[in-house]
Amino acid sequence: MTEAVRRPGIRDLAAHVGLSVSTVSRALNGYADVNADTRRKVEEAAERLGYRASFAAATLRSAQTQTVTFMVSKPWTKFVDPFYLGLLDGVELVLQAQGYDLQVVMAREYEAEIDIIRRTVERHRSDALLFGRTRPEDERIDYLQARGFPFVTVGQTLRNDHDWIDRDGVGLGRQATERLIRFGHTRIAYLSPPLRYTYSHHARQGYRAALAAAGLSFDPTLEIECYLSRRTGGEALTHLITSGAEPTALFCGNDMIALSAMEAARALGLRPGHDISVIGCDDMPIAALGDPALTSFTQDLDAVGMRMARMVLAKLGGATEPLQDLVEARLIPRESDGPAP
Amino acid sequence: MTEAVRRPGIRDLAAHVGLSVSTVSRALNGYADVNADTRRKVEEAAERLGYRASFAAATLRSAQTQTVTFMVSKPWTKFVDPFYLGLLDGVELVLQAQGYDLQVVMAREYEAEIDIIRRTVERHRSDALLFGRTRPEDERIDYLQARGFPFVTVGQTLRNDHDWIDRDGVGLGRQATERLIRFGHTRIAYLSPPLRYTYSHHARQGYRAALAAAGLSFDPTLEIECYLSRRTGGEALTHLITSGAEPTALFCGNDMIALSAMEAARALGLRPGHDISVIGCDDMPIAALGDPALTSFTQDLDAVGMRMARMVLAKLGGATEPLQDLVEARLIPRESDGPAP
DNA sequence: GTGCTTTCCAGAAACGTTTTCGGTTCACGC
DNA sequence: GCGTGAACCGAAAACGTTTCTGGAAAGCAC
Repeated sequence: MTEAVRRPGIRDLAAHVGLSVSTVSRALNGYADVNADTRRKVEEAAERLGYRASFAAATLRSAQTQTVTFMVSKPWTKFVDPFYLGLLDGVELVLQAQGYDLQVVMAREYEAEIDIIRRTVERHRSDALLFGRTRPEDERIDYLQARGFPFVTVGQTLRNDHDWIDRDGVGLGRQATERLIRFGHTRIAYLSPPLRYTYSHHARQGYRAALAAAGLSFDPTLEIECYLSRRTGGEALTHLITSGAEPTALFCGNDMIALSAMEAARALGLRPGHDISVIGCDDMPIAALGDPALTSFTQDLDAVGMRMARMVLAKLGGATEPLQDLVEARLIPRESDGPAP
Repeated sequence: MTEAVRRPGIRDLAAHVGLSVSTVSRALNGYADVNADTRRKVEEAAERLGYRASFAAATLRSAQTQTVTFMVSKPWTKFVDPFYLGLLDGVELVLQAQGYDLQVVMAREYEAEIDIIRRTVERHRSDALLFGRTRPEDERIDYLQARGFPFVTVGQTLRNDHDWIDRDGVGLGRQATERLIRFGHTRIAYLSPPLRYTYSHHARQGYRAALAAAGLSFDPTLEIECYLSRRTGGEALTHLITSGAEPTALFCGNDMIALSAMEAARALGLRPGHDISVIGCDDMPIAALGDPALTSFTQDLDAVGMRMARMVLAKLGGATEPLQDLVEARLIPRESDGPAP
């Protein structure tokens, strides 16, 4: 471990090329009023000396961090769904192309999230914020709006007067339910993710709409809210069966619930895809591996991430109109659903 | 979207409590030479006004970011192993307890990693760096050592003259191989992760040592290096079978390889656990779910993360001796291995 | 030669903290 | 009353950039 090396400052660089500090700064930051030759000379010298502007000094003066923060929520279970990972990939790709850095912070729980947001905003550690897991009424969003701090969410809220990108949850719920109805199912259950999240409302809305459109009566005992554990879908299914609700098909608000339900079904002697149909939602990679493979919906996370990044850049570029983007989801038929018994 | 709010500065706060700026700063930063009452008054006022020191200004002056960066490598496949996630959890827990922030950056590939490192240390965006996927000769480490920048790795190198934490890969390889030998296997293959990573060398070393200790001849055709894809272990097994190497047991350098090999085995008409024994390495959650469940090794990521964080804090606190920590791994017997046919 | 742009660059003032250095006050012992 | 030391606090100098303002030089038309 050698001694720490003193990093060259902009003054060293200026002295080295025989120009003033201000000219060097303007050359490096792409200002127009600097001769092309001069700029080249400065850039070469910077490269040679290994000069890089101090982050702290630059942001202190310019009030810009050139950094966007993505706050990821901790996944429900150890069976990590790569949701955020895919997203981050897309986000990073377009941000870095525009010279922005992506920073990720992890939040252990919801209270931590609001804290993290306060910290980043109030200490001005980045120029904009990205996050998901939106709720119908979301204090994170209230706070950010009150401060006028730029952000984009994956997912909507009730007010929806901010920038977001989201899948068409209603359409998705409708498609899934319609498919099950076409298969001849009449007792279709909706295993809902926690209702504190907006997306579970949307899926439910689509589910109910499809039932109504088909003239099927709505049975509230067939709707169950599942919580955050690996067994959650299985518990819900067990409850449905033992309480005599007799579902023949399950539309699950996410794949974790669906996988867990299939596991429980097998334990109860029901063969998923034959005795009971199951449809998932977000195409987790292990969903395709299951036995039977889970019918679910496409999710092009990379693309969503890229669009998200473009939205936030537009916002940072001064766009004022609300940016909102609803992305389509296509069903992927696999073997976990089929004709009613 | 309302107008951006002007954040109160330390001057506002000082004026508000009728003290000088310097006293306020010292009160907030826990210096000793400030009256307890004064400190309390300042802290209350800060709370009331919502004052938070500007990150840029503070780090510019103090040359300390109070931030540690964890650089995560992108996982091999979409079948995300929660390796980094578990780690991060532990790291964050102890860092925040000491008032440090954890920042995460993702690297798409190895070249990006060295770039990221350069950027963070040259722009001084954080006080220390954490990362994994070490190689026997690792230029990231060379660079950091040359700059005298604090860092801790998960995994070792050939020189090993830096701070690291790692599992006992040699012991792990030996245990796995010994177990297979006890089961009566004599043709035991080692499906190795890419040899550019140090840990695959260690596992191999343990594997070879166990063979030698048992007096089994070493057959180089039974060692295969696998690359980064989901099918990799399967391809290796297929190659072994078709080339007539006739292994009856596989020790796999990581679980992804093991799972893939089991999949391929089934496709070849071999029942894992009966016709062929398979042992994995890092206990990915889906390993326990497979059919049969994979025999693997424990991995207490939380604990490792916490220890890692403590190491880096010690380093930032001025520790000079090299900190190195080898953690034991315990075998978890499941159904994917058994007596030789 | 004069006036007027345009092009390029330099000087100096920020940015909001932390930290150094020194000064004031007070208590206390003599 | 005076010196001494401890306990607090204030003034001002950093920290390394960016950006504002202005000014010299060059080019051009008259």
